[in-house]
Amino acid sequence: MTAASGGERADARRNRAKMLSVASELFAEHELEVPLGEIARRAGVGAGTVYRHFPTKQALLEAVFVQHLEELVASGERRMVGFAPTQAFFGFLMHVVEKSGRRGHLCEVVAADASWPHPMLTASVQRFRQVLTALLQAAQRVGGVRADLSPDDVVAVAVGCTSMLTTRRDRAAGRRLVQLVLDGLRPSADVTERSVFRDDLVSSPGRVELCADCGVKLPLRPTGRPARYCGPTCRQRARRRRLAG
Amino acid sequence: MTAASGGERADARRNRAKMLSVASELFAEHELEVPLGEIARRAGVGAGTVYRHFPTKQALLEAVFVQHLEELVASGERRMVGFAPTQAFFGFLMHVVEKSGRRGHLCEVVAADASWPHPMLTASVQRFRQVLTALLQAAQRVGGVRADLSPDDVVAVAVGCTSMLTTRRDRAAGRRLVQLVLDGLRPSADVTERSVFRDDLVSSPGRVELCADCGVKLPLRPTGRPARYCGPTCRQRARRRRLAG
Amino acid sequence: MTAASGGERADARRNRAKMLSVASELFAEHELEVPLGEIARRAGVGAGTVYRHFPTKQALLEAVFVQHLEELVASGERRMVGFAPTQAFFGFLMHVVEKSGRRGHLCEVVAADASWPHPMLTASVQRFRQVLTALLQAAQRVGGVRADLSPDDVVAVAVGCTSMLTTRRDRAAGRRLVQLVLDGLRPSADVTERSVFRDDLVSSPGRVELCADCGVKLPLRPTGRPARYCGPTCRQRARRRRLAG
Amino acid sequence: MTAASGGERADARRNRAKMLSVASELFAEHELEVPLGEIARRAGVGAGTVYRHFPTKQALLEAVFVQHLEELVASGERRMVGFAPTQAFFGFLMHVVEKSGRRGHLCEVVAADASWPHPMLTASVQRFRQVLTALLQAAQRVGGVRADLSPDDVVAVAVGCTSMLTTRRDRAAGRRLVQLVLDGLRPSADVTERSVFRDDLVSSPGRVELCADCGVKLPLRPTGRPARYCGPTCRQRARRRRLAG
DNA sequence: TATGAATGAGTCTTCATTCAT
DNA sequence: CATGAATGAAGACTCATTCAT
Repeated sequence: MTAASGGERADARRNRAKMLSVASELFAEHELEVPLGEIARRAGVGAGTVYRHFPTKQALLEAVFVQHLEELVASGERRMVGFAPTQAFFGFLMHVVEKSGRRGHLCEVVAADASWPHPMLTASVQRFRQVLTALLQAAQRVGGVRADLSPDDVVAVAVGCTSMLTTRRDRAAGRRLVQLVLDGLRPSADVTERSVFRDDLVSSPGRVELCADCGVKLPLRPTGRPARYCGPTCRQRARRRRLAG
Repeated sequence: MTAASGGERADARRNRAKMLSVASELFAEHELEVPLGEIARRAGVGAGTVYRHFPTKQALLEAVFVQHLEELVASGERRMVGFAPTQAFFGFLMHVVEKSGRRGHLCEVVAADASWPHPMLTASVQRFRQVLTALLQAAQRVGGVRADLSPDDVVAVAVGCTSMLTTRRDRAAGRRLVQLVLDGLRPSADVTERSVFRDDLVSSPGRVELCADCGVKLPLRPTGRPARYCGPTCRQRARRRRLAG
Repeated sequence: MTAASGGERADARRNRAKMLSVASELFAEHELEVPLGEIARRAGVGAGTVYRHFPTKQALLEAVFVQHLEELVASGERRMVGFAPTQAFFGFLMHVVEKSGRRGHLCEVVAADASWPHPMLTASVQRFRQVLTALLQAAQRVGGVRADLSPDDVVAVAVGCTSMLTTRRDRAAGRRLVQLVLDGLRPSADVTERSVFRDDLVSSPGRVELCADCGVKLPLRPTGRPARYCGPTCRQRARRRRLAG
Repeated sequence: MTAASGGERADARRNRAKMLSVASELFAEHELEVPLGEIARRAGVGAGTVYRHFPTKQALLEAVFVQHLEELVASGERRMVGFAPTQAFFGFLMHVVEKSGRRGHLCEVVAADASWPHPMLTASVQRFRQVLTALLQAAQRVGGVRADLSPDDVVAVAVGCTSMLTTRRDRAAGRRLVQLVLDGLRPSADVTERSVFRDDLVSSPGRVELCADCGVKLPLRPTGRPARYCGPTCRQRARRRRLAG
């Protein structure tokens, strides 16, 4: 229909994208129990076309997973520069959990030191782990996350939260639960105060009663201007980062 | 229902138990992706025998699930009398998580208001929920668990922890994580510590045939039409040759 | 329970009879598509018991068929002595059709000169054919049935009528049809008069407008005592038979 | 519905036609007792191909039946214009009987008021009934067929004649019988003549194993648990020996 | 290159038949 | 001798994958 500029190439790319997104959705809902024919049908292409792009169902799965990881990596990298470490870490985690649907199970491969055949997958997994590790360590350095957590721990927690979210029928209630669990990753000193649910941490990260840098809980004073940081150290650190860009 | 008379019953009972335990293990590992023939083989019986006892794969699944729930219910009831409320609740939860393996996903039905066809399954689910609710409320009454948690919340957390546990390869580390998460359900927490890693993932090469055009080796796949060419190029070349002469 | 007179023998006989009757009914309805287990269950015995009495499903089938044939043979023999030839023949045929249900198909074996493995079956089939042939020839001798019909023809007609009867949902209508078809076996000279349906030939063989001996149609005179025979010959023949017993 | 575009369609159409004709023949001979694999094999295609064209065995059956009905309808319509009413009716009926083989039994659905799920089937059945009814009424109007016959009667007669024809081994004799029966539908009849016989029935012996106790030969049955003993006596003897030592 | 038809191994399920008790 | 559990071949059906067009 469209007068071709680069020839069929554009169509092929569009097809590939369509297949990926369709497969992504279906895998997220039905977790592998999806016939390839169904994917082809919904993508509006023939079965052969799927196989021209992805030589195996496994390959398609991997492509979906790689794409998913890349999106998460991008989101993580954005957070690394734009947010305070602790906020970045928790925001990232919540994002991962919310975006993964039932694909969370595939994430199990991420938990491995990962010698996986497919090179691209390995690369994506590694990049994901790097981002995750960086965010984790940064948050740990500023004391916003328990020091005894490894990246593998965090991955496992994320996968678990994913399935919590799909289990709890009430989506809002599910998010509250995830929030609660993620709060459990904060240093135990502040555990006493975690008792208020917050639904808005992700959507509007500015309005919180936690330290904007390290995420530690801030005492609520009835009077005066509400505190943004837990102390001078965090305030100074945040300022330096602001100035750096 | 209750088997009380003599005769060959003993054998049948033993068989049934064997099948159930085999199925339980396999479902716990592979989550429904288990051929019934495999279960039969491992239980040392014929396929027909499985069907004599469980008229459907679904029926077997339900039986496994019911048995699992009954065990959990029994454990929960024991805890109700022998332990302090908070300890009973957390002990029960940890027990549930540790025993459920990948069956945790089946537990999703538990999270529902649960109008399930099979009467026995429904009954078991209800009893499970009753026990869970009782333990939860008792613990909440003595202030050992956050007051804003519903039974559905707890079920979701349990399911999530189940998948955390199977994700984290290091069992000890997994348990520590679960502990951490469960502690998040307390109004104020006390936590334990530890950490390690592990991993494995394999890929199998397989015997090969040769491309009918270029002679390159072809992978033998267990399903689908056996390949004759190594790809479209060779196929096309062969076709041209066919058409030419 | 019962104090044994002849020991278990009585029970066994009763069981065998029960099985036969159950099997007979089920075969008549579902034409072979009956699991042996179902027969066992309905007869109130174990599967093994069926096999003790009938070493094969085929054997059971044969037994059922033999019993059915024996009943038909007995009925046929009764008719040979108690009725005029033509009446005997048509009455027998109608009886066969009505009693056979879907077992009619099994009757196909009867159409064969029948070198069948099972000796008892062969014997029964032969006896059945003998009775049928005798009735047919007697009726033909008195001119009540077309002379160009062979026993095989008659068997085929009977089988066909059987399936006519099961096809026509309305049982009465079905019987009328069968009657019509059977009337087609009478000498063609009288065809003109076959246009009235009679539902009562079988149940009350006395009230017919046909000759009570040879079955030829009788002219209906508006006055006088209704005729019973088509002429003196038949009347005399009938009388001799009455006197003979 | 109508295939008009080019491409591989031709092959597919050929395959579909082949399957239909193979299935039609086999159903006509064995009446549903045909494994789909057998149909596939004879049509020279894989099992999956059959399922691509007919999602269910039932669907295949219906397709066969629909095709059969359509052919009959076409034949009926041709007769409506080219023949005198009575001749058209009887010619059609004879045609139906001769073409239907054992499929006649499927025709039972035609006898029903016919609320059948499959729309196409229903449509075909209705068209068939319409043609049949039209032919019947036309013939009745000119006095060529008894006035007291309903379309349902005629269908039942046709089905019955079908099974007459398959029962009578001698095809010519069978046709003569059918002729005779159909003539019975006329107010007054004219008949044809003829007669012959034929037959065959086989039983297969099979390879044999030996009784584990007395060494007598055992018949090898294709299904069921393979026998180890020649009967209960030997089994019991063997058992006593086992228990003794 | 895209299409969708063909392939066939593998799954669930049934049922005739034998065996242990 | 009766019972019902066990057996396993065979049938319906699915779906990953390749091939002809």
